[in-house]
Amino acid sequence: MDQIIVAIRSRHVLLHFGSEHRDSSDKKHRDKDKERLKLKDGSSDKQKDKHKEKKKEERVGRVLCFSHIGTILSELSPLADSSSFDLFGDMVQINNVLVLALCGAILVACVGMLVYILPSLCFFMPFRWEEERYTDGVKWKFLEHKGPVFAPPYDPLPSNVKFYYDGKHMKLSSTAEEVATFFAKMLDHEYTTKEVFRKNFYKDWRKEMTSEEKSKITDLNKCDFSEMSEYFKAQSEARKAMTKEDKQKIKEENERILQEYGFCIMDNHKERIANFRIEPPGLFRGRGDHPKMGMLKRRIRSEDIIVNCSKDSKHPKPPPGTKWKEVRHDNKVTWLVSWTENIQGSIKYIMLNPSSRIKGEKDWQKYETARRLKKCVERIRAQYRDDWKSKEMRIRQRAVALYFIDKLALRAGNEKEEGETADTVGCCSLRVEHLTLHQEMGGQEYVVEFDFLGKDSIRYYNKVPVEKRVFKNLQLFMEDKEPEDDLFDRLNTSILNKHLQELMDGLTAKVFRTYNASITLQQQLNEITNSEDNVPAKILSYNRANRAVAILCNHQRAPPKTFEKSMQNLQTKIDAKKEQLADAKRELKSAKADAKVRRDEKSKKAVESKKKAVQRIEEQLMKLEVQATDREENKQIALGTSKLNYLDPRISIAWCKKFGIQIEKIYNKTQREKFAWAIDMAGKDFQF
DNA sequence: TGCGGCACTTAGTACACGGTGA
DNA sequence: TCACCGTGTACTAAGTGCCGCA
Repeated sequence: MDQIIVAIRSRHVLLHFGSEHRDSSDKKHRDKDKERLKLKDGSSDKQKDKHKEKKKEERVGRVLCFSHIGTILSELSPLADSSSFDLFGDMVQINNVLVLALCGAILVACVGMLVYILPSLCFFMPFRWEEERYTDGVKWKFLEHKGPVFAPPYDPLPSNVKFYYDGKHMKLSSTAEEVATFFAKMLDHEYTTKEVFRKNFYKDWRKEMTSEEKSKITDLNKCDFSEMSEYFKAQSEARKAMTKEDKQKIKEENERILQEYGFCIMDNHKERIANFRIEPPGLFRGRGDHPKMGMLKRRIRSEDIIVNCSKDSKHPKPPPGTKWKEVRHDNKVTWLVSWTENIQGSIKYIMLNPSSRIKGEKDWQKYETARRLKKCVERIRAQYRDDWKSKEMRIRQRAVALYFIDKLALRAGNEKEEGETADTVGCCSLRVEHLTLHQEMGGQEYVVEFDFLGKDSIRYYNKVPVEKRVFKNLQLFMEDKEPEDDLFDRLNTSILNKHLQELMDGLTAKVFRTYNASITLQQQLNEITNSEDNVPAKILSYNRANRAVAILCNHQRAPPKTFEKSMQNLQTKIDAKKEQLADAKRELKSAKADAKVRRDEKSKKAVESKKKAVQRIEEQLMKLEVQATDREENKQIALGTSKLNYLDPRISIAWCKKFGIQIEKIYNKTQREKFAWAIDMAGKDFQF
């Protein structure tokens, strides 16, 4: 924890440094920017069109784009399974046109599809994220899917697994028993020791009891779920100990379900669905001090489900004897299935995978908006600095909040319903109690100390030196207020976003986070990558740049349970390697001495081979040490979130191309699928 | 302007799975 | 072959932001 606090504390240093560098980096790329700026503000579509044209030209020259054939094939054929995606994904890396064409042809024949149209499709069909977009909010013209997969029905406990109340065996009704098993499954978790969790669970459990059970069970503390808990643990062990064949059978069944329900057809493309399984019933696990933790998440039935598909598609069938709540044909939304959950009354959705056209396109758009912000961020900064002096309180508050959002990458901070969720805040919802002002601290003037719980109840702790005007404004905002009062009482996210919208089309508070994350990565990579380094050292640099962003965005994780042990293991390996190196060096020394005496070819060769051995061991040692540094620095920082949601993937891809690093070293298979649009698009010279 | 509903993105955690080394 | 461990994935909670209505 100390480490993360140090890291977070140092964040402002990083940011401050970042903003200085931002300016110099801008200079570096001014020529490129000038070119971009020639396009009038908000002209990203024109840019995209230009890019499209260029891409189309390239494509005709490229003869065939095999990744695309793979997609087309799998999409054209409902018989083609997901492995065909993999096959073609891998093929992209093999530059053997003939082999690929042959494979393509065989597959085409196998699936019995329209062979004669393929060549023209491959030559002229644009990539999926470059296809024409619909207007007026239309998201698709055709959508067909098989509906959701429901949670399996409750399987009652065997008669030898008993529940005890006040030390006596008690047979529960099936409904009450099911809810009891939810609690039993969580018995080892800290949740079940929490007062609120227990209270909510007990209250909801009673609703499921028969009147007889209700009259008997009056105290949760007298309930003994231990036999149930042991039973589930044993089941889990049994699953792990299953034979290979049994495991294989389960795998095959899961694969069959995936093939049947895991894909849909959207506008001639076969797309992977993200979460086609309905959430099973259980106990609600809110994060932080959630007032509703432990409440019963009820089982979702067909009658709760709204299905969305196109009129002219084959509609999904509900399980026999049941019916859907509604079948809708709304092509202005992207979801396939929705239902309302009973805890918060919010709507849950089944949507497409991040690799889908619809998600990829949105992702691309998000980064293009952030890049547009880059062009006008200095103007916006100048304006909010000016607004710190405004005569109007609401404008001053807006300007200070925007400064925090820009400088510290804080979230917007929508208002929340009190008592419905954990008490967490973002920028606009900060309260007086979340800030402490220090006129002077640690040799720095005007320091603001932030301490609050953000999204997911993750603590944000930071001490930031701010400009005098900001400091004075904060003093003014806090004057005559109670700790629990809003810091920005004349501001909310909708006011702020309305203002941002006036400054730049499509600008919201969220865009600043994307912009600052991506620009930080770009700057850090430019700065710390050494072209002379070997691959592991370059990857360490990349991870460090990624880490800088994760710290900026306050992406924390619980240290892995096995962290200390795994570090110890790694250290043991390092020690062993060091010993091995010392041995190898000794052997080299003696071989050299031997060669000096003998002066023959054989002993010279021996020296060479010992030299090589030393070199190899040194490299291995360096690799291990780099791994240890990386792991230690990553202990409480989650890199994944920023990588997936905030960093323009084109920056990373360009970096890989520029420094000869395989993209596989940076992005795993799923990430490469998600960022397929960027892999196609970014050349080695791309700059955010 | 405020509010609630809705759609969608962002987030951390648990656990299954598969690679690796003894 | 087996145990261990790290990585990838599934899951689902918790945010943001827009829209329509009063």
